[in-house]
Amino acid sequence: MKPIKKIRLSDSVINAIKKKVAENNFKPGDKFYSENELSKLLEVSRSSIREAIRILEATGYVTVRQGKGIFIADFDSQKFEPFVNWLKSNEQHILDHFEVRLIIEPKAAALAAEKADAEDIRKMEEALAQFDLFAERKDNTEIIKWDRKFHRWLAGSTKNSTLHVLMKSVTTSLPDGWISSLHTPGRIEKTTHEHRVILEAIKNRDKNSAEKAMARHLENALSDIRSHMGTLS
Amino acid sequence: MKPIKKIRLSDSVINAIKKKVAENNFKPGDKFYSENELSKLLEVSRSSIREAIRILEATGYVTVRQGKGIFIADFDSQKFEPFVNWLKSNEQHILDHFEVRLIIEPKAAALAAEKADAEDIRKMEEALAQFDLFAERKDNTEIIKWDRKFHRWLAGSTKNSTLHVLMKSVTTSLPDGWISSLHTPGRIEKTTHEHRVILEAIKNRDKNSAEKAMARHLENALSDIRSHMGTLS
DNA sequence: CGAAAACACTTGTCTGACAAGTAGACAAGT
DNA sequence: ACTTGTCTACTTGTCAGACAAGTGTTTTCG
Repeated sequence: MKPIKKIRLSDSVINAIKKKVAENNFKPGDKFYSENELSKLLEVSRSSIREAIRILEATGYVTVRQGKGIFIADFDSQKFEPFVNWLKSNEQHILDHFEVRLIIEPKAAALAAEKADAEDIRKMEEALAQFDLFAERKDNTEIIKWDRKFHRWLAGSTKNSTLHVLMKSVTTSLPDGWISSLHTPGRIEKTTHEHRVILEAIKNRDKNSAEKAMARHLENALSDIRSHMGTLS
Repeated sequence: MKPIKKIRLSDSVINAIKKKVAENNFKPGDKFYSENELSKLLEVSRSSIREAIRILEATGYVTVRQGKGIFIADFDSQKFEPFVNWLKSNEQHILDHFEVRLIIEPKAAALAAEKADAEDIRKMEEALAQFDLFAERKDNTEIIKWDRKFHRWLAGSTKNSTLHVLMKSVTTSLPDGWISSLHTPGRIEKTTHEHRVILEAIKNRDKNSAEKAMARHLENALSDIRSHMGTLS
């Protein structure tokens, strides 16, 4: 009959804001226009702007902090911040950390086997090559760096951004126990081989093998860490 | 030491309004206080009242019609209008989110079955009871809150602090008021039952059943969301 | 009696003002 | 050189008051 419906100004403002975000290429985490700027830009009062912002905030589109401004919401990395802080200040819970990785990473490897593209595989190959290079030179700092990159790129190739951010969080803090485990005889060589097996399974799109290879890799690392910790206590 | 968080007045107003609704036994469809009445009752300016109302409207708690007033939402309108838009614009994030939870939570449930003590089980029982209570009252915000608590306490009862903190981050990674699954028709009733199955498995120390029950729970939620999304494309 | 006008009440929008939190510049003091 | 405090400018948070625009009831008048 009559498709006319009265539109509230704040609703129009919402659409205008989303349009601005798309046009000007605002990304998650970016600072957005201030309320006064928006008021001038869209030629509506600050009240209506604020009501629109409240709605966008309630639906998780933006976050607002007094004195600072309006920010495009960052779905993942912002929310995992407390988790990262906790990891850093609780490195003694290394066994707990590993238990969590044992839950997540094998499944991540399976997903990677499903979805990794040529570029992902190229990056993982590079990480492995660098790892081997510095393994020969016994440069532990670089070794750890490229080990981390391998695990992160694997997570990235799942094409699941939440999982990627999560894995980045888990791998940011590599406790002493992890580092010292590299000193156990043969661990580096074993890691080289285990990584290779994982990547080959991914390249073959073999989900099951990838999952199992990753599980084995972590279990082996864990048991080396355990025995290494045992020698200290 | 830490919980110094600045509370916005409109957020307090939201709680006050919900309290009034419960105390004075407002039912769906009822006309609520007018903005001016609320302003006098709660002793805050009309601006703050309006911002609170916008949020309650966006989360489907009330509907507002110019010239007539504010009405407690009836649940048909509560489910569809605002929610589907949000679903559409965040589809990928939601799918990613559930994929991650499907990796973590079944294993967490299995661990919980192994290690939960009497106190853990008491807490989870309480969460289920509160969930049911607010399910009857159709208070989505409270329902979501207790759903979250159930999942968190389950994670806590694994006695793995890393896993616990991780689950806290994951369950907050969706904005307040939008745990998507619960807005799909019939999901709340199904959730009540599925939670019960999970908890019973944990009480029986049945790892396998707990793991499978949790996986089923998440899969059902996800598939309800999927079919709900399908209805609008 | 019946229709139009007046009125009361609602939400919608605008304006201007001040409080409160934040960040950067800059100068004073050690 | 470095900390410390102040000042300033900009941000969001809150308030008060006004008028516009829908809606429903009551009154008035033809």
